[in-house]
Amino acid sequence: MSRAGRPRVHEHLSRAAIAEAGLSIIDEDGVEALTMRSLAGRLGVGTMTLYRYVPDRDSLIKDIVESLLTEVDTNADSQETWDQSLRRTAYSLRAMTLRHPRAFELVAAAPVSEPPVLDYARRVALMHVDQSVPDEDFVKIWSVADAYLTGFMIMLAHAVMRARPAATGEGPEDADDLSAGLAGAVSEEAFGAGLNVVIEGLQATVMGDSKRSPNDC
Amino acid sequence: MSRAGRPRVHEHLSRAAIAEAGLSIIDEDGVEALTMRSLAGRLGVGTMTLYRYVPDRDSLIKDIVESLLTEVDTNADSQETWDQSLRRTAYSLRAMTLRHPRAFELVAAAPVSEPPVLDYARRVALMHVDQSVPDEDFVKIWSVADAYLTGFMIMLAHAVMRARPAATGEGPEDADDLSAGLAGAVSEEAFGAGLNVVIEGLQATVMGDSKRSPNDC
DNA sequence: ACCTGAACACCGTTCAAGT
DNA sequence: ACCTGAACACCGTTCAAGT
Repeated sequence: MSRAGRPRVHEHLSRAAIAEAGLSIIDEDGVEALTMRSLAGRLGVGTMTLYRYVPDRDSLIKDIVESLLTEVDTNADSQETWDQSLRRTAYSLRAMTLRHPRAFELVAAAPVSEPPVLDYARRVALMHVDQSVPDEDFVKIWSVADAYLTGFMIMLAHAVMRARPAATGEGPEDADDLSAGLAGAVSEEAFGAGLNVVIEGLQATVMGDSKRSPNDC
Repeated sequence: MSRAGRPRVHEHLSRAAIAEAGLSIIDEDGVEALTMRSLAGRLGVGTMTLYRYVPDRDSLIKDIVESLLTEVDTNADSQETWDQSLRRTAYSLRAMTLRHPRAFELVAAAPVSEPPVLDYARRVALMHVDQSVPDEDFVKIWSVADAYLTGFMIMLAHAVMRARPAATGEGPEDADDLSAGLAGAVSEEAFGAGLNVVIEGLQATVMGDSKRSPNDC
């Protein structure tokens, strides 16, 4: 309204809007299809216009990873036990991966000790402050759980991409006993079972069986 | 000797030799430094000469992943219990990751149900045929263990690259309590502890405690 | 002042020209 | 026949020119 003349800024543009458009390109056609040119084309602006909002492609990727990780439920709930909170986050991470299978490789590749992923770890840590989990135990729990979850999501993402290829084809190739077995290894049941393995292992090894009632065993 | 004229073939060249040279470029300067041009330069041949041995860059990458996975000890030993064999493979995988931290991302990104990684899974499966592990239990064991190991190695690889940056700098940036804690989460002890968590969880959940002696508990 | 096209230094790969 | 340089269609990004 108040702004006069031709050089009107792109008011609909922002770092967040650019990251969102970038993510949708990845969701549709994969990470390799996200170029500064394709992104600018989708937003209807010149390529160089993007550089007024984002320093370079790497930091755009960082924005997208951050956006993906904020989709994961890490709300604290002191009513829950630590393993219940962990399960909730794990299932939410799985839902995010199912929503963005082609983008998950970016999350897996992001350095774990830098802002986007580190902030996520911090949020997870905050879930456990009111659950009588000592800080050093949390590190043990999370490092094992995070490793398992990251590895699982990589496999899940691949399986989903095989099942429903992108516009630009990536189709499946072979299938035998073991590969079929490993494909089933990313089902929801298998995920729940794997999560149980990790949590039971953590309870036995790290948490000293504090959850067991006296008459167990 | 017997070959006459100028157009002598590059007898030192082969798919394997090209993959080896490619891996050494990655080890030194990272995956992004491996280009068909840089690789040809290192081998002292024209760029296009590589295409007489390798169809394209993607299959070169596949060759490198295959080479990395054959470095991992998957020799069968029917004297061992299943968890001992699993530990041996796990530690060997860790050693490979320490040797090639900059290359591990390729292993993590390789599709689990296609030749290089699938063959590796097959070799691991063969380790357990004489260890009275039912086939369906093996799939449960390996899918959890593989997910954990892949996730752990990604973190380890990142930690090593932070500690000793490439020729082309990648240096560390910040460090506080949690990030320091997570850094310690990739130590050899932490790896052993994490592996114990997974194996104990598997014994309790999948293997039905068959390893426990009667007077336990 | 704000925006962006042309240009630069790279890629992987095709194809035709070298010997 | 065997090898490979020039060229093409892309990248991300710099910089100077548009309005």
